[in-house]
Amino acid sequence: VSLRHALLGLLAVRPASGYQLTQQFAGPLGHYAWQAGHTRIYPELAKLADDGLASLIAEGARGSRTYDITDAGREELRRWLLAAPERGVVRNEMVLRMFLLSALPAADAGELLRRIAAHCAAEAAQLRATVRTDYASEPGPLAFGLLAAEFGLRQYQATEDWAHWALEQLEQRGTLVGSPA
Amino acid sequence: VSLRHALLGLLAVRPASGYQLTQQFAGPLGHYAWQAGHTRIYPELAKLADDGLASLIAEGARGSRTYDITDAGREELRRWLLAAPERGVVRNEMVLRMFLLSALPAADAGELLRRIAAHCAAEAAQLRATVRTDYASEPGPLAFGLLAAEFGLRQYQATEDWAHWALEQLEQRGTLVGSPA
DNA sequence: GCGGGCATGTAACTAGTTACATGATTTT
DNA sequence: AAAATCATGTAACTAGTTACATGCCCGC
Repeated sequence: VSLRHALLGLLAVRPASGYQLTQQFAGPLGHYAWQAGHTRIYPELAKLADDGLASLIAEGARGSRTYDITDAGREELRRWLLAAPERGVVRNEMVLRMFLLSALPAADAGELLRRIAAHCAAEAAQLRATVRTDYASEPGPLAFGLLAAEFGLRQYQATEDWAHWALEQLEQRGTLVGSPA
Repeated sequence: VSLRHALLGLLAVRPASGYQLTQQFAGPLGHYAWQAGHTRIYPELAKLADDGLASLIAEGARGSRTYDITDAGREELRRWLLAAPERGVVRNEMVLRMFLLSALPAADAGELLRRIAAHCAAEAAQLRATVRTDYASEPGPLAFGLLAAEFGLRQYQATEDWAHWALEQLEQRGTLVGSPA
């Protein structure tokens, strides 16, 4: 139940309403780590409050309901974060596409690899710009967004490098797939 | 509907039974790209056959049922793979943990980063060994597993580097999170 | 006063997990 | 003959998506 812990983590940084949390998932968090829409977030917040891990601390304009994490919630979050790093859920459509490359004829595979490389390069360039701007504007403690941006940057760079490597292999061998391992 | 396409991709490489496909998901495929258990795979195979994208080509010992991809299935797979690289589903529990680092006190965050770095280093080392062995034993066309292993290797390396970078930041600043972006 | 973004929700559906169930072959 | 592994499935549940629905507040 990862959404639960994602919400606890966000509330641990600062209290927020369901709407604000939904916006966070639209950023790098949902981009690299975990996606969620508001229709899951609202019921889960209610459940969190019900279980005593979060509590409703204010109701504001337009019916907004602001929640904060409780001590029990902080404990649960810490327990989850520091638990043994067993493999959790992994689901990534882009990566799946890469794995299925070998099912395509060589020409198509090459085309797809070139697109992947270009896409990653573009994303990395954008993140680099973001990092430069944010870093310059905030010389103090490292913001959540920077930690995430730096991670995304390195991830995209590695993927782009891999795509180029795979293209080289493809050119040298004329085919990508042999007998599976 | 990514599981559908994952199955089509695997069948495109070679015909297989539900059991064999399940085993593939237990390997690097399920590790980095997309997880699936047999209880989802069997019904999805039936649906694929129902929709004319795969077909039952043999029934063997112990009631095993071998499927192959059809021409319509190959077309659908190609269409999906070469479609615009919009952002698909992303869900990764390990990455989520990293993003929530900032919700922990500095000492705990450091501990977690050190664990992440160690974990990634160990995984990368194991993959390096696999790549060396497989590569040596198969000098011909590049196997599916090698493509995947190389990807995992680079991904782990990038994550380990990031964790070390984050640790440095933590040591220099004494805290990880400031005001979120 | 009205258009757009804020803010929360419900209902119906699809996807995925966990637990349970069963039987066939191969290995020891 | 027993144990391990092969091989497929069903049922009940949990998680997540899509479509729908509603009302409030702020700026123009």
